[in-house]
Amino acid sequence: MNIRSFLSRLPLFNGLPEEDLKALAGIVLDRSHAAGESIFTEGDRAAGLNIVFSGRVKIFKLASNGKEQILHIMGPGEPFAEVPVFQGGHYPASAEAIEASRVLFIPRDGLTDMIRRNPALALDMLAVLSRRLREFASTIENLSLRGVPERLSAYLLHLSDLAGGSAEFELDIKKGLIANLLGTTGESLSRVLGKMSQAGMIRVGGKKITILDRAALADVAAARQALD
Amino acid sequence: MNIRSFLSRLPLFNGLPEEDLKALAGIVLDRSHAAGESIFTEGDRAAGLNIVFSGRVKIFKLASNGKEQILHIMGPGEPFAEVPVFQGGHYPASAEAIEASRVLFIPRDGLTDMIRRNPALALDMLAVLSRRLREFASTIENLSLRGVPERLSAYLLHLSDLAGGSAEFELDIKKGLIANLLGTTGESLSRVLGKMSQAGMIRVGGKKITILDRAALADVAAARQALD
DNA sequence: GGAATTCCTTGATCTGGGTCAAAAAAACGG
DNA sequence: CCGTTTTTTTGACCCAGATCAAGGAATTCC
Repeated sequence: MNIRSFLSRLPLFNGLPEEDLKALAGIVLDRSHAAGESIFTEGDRAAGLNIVFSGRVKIFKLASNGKEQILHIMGPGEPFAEVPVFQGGHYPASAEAIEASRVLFIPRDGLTDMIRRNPALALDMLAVLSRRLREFASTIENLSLRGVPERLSAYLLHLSDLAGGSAEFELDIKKGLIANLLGTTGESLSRVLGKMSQAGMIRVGGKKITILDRAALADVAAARQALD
Repeated sequence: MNIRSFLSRLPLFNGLPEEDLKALAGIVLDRSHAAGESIFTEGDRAAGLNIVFSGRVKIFKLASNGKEQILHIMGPGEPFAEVPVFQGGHYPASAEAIEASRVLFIPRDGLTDMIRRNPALALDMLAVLSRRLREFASTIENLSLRGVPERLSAYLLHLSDLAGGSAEFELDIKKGLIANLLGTTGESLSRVLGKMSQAGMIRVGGKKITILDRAALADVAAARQALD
């Protein structure tokens, strides 16, 4: 897949005229990152928009004591680091490749020019940021108002949805990362998974999860039912 | 102050041509809300953008057990509920007037038309959403990676900055609301304020706060120093 | 301006989930 | 494929901060 047709397939750039698409492909930088390699660090001066071409990237905040909170895990086709393009000029969080990845980089000026010329792109971009605000609002709600069992059941149900509603699916990332995404520790995650298995709601075999009692899991997610 | 000139003074609409400004003033609805009155509820269908004309409004998430997490407190001139204008069509959180308020409402279609016609407005709107994403990222960091004393000292330092760096200032809202904004309870807030006073970092007299040792407070905010 | 309501503080207690440590299980590299 | 490293699990313990309860202090509203 070449970059030009990859870009044209992105929802964000759908409806962009041929010439702009061509211009875009012309100014895009293509960068490769090994697993574990840092892409940028919170506070760095930012010069443009990033898009995952292949692989996976985590966006995270790091505390002084080393604990991390993952904000997003981005996969192929997903844009990230839009914020500094439109406001502030420096990254609000850090990014690291969690597997070997190729990341496209669109310099700021090229992108803003294009937005000025294409109102549809502006509205698409506004929709992207709005979706992200929705996700963040939900993350805040999770961290502040819900416990680890609630968050984990909701996450498992979400993964099942992504897998087309199948009761059986694979955890897409290591458990330690899931813990940091849900705002907890590996130890707690492990214990809660254990309790859910014991309660007969799920079966866990390595990365494979089977949902045995979806209704019970939904009850835990909605805090209608405790775990022990 | 009439609505037309109020709108023209907002950073968001700066640079909008006269005719658009006039059109805007023509389609705006002006709604009054008593203190404690709900403006909208999470999940409601949303039909446009809101802007605080006078008074103050809290945007919040409510848990099933009644606990609330405040996402923002908006004052005069601040737009809110942009998200459903651009994505999803329903409110991601609830809003309530915390004092008698007038709220302007701009119907969705009028606004998106105007954005289509004015690239500068599109970029301003993108900047507004980006700033909000930055704030949310910081809230997530606070909730997940920092303790209540850290969050509170940072908040007090922030209020002092807003007051022009003065060591003496008034809490802008009731302490219970501050607690819900910081993701804690009134009781904990009260105790932490007590410890800070005892440590000689601040003096508290009702709503009046005096910062006695800014450096120490900054150390607590940055988790370089514990409280007891 | 006094009664009623709401807000804040303080004390006692409880608990979810974090930390530390070590074993078990997987994944990886040569 | 075997040894090494990384990840996950399990156990024991601890602690920040929530909850419950009850006074005290402010506001609010006739």
